[in-house]
Amino acid sequence: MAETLSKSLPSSRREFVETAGRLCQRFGLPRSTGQIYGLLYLAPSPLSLDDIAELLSISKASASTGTRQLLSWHAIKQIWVPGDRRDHFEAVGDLHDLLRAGYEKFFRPKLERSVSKMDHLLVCLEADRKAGLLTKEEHAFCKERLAHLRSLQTRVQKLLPLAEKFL
Amino acid sequence: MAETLSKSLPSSRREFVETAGRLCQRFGLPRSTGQIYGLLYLAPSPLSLDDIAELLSISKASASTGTRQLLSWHAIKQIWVPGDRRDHFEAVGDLHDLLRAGYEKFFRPKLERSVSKMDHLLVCLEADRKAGLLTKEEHAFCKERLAHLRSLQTRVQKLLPLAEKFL
DNA sequence: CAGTTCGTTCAATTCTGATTGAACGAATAA
DNA sequence: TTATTCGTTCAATCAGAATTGAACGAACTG
Repeated sequence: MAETLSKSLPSSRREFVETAGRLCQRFGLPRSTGQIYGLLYLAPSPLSLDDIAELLSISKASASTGTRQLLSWHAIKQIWVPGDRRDHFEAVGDLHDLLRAGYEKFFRPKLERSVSKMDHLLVCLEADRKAGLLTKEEHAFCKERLAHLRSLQTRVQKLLPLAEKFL
Repeated sequence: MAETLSKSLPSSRREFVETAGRLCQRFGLPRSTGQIYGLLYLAPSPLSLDDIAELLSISKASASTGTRQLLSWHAIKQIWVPGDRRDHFEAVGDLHDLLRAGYEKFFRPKLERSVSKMDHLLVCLEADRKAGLLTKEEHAFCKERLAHLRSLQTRVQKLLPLAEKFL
């Protein structure tokens, strides 16, 4: 017994979906993923995969990969709807949590890796120097610039937890 | 009288170029642009377009568009080298300035536009409501979520100038 | 003046990564 | 059991953006 509802969005929600999609796209994430989150963020009740695919006019395959992506970020969660075999999804509304988690999972590891990369580069620089591949000035110049960068990194590392508290 | 120098980089600088390229790429900017900045950031003396193209093994066309991009962001500047007709480029070392400028030029306008977008959406929501396109609950739910988002936006707007000062 | 050199532009190509349709396995229903 | 529904996976396609080669105009050179 399939419900054959209107399956279209009011303009407010439609525009919101579009905005969310573009935002994601700008950050290098798949547009459809952002659209899905946008759709769910303003959905008063959980939606099934088919709902999502139909409302966004995307394939069920896209909807599936998108939702799994969002689940892995804990940006949405699965909801069991009694009497319906299908999975339903709803957005996690607390964006603050979401940001914190995103920082922990994405930025922090990346920052840390970039710090060790810098350390490696400094070692590398000394090796090049010993191998006679750099002039005295070149060595001094690079060392100074790398140090500058390094100090910026540590400042950022200190800033982000503070920022998180502030928000 | 063309100088036929070795035209290759020590491993420290080569790795730095690679890292800078990947960083840019991650933020949706052309990789080559990041590579150019990385190359110049560790260059003790200004480089010509041809130097850049050769050292990075990219076409002169790419080097040209990349440098113009970076110039527009004030991330590099043109240097006049006496006795050489060609343009030479050097990186602006002060990343702090660069970040501030990037915020002013990129993030701030985008944030502001997103704020007015939200206001528009709230208007839109009321219109949908009056047109009878939304149930009472749907309207209330959306309004609450949009308000939540809106408040997050203003908090971010307040945070960023502070963060800038902190760095 | 003709002949180079330099930097930019633009159409064509290439790459990367998002999206899809089709096929599949698991779970449910009949 | 067989048939159907649901969600995932995967190879193929598609779109958009980066990159290039070629052509051009402007500035220099001799």
